[in-house]
Amino acid sequence: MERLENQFYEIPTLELAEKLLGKIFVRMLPGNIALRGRIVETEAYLGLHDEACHAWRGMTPRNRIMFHAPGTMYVYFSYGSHYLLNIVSEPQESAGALLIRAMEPVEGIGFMEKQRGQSKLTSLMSGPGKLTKALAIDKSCNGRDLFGEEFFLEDAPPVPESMIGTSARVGISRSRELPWRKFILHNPHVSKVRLPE
DNA sequence: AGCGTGATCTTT
DNA sequence: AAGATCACGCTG
Repeated sequence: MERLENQFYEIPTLELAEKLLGKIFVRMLPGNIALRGRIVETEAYLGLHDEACHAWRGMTPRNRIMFHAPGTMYVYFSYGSHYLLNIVSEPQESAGALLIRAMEPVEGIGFMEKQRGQSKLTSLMSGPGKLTKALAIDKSCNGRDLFGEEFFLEDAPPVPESMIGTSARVGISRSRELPWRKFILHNPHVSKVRLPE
C-alpha cells in the first residue's frame, strides 16, 4: 500500500481522528525488519478551548512539538513509566494532536511479544502505553516525522462510518464532556477503558 | 479498587 | 523549594 503524504494530515483534527482508523503504522528496524500495526483507537486534543490538551495554555518545553507540522510525532513520558505517542495535526498555532490509543498487531509480532514480555495478541497494543512499548517508541522519537524511511503510515481502505464508535476521552479530568475518542466498534484490540465515576 | 512511578507545571 | 497532577498498566 502507498505511504501517506503530508496532505493526508492537513485536515481538521476531528476528521483526522476518524481517518487514522484502519491505517497502518510502520516502524522499520535495522536489518529491514518491519513492525506494523493497524490503528484502531484515537483521541483528539486541540490547543484552543480544550483544557485537557497539553498546549491549552501555550507552549512549554514539553509540548513544543505540538506546535510543529502535521505528521510529526509527539512523544511524552507519563505516570513515571509510560511513553505516549501522538501524531501532530493542524497548522502551527492550533497545536492539535491525535493520541494513538490502540493498534492491532499486523507484522513483527515476535518482536512485540518480546518487548511486552507476554504473547496474548489482544494485550500487545491495546492501550497507549502498551503500544509504545511494543514498538520500542520512547522520547528519542519525539519530534521525528512520518515521512522518512524509519517511521511512516501506509494507506488502507477507510473504515465505514457505521463501524466507528465515539466516546469521551479516557483518563482525563477536564473537558470530559467532549466526545473526542474514536475507535473501531467490536475490535478486540481497542483499549479496555476504566469506567469513569 | 489501589498503587508505583517520575517528569512537568503551578504555586509559595 | 514544595506540592499537585497526571492523555497508564498491573495486581488483586
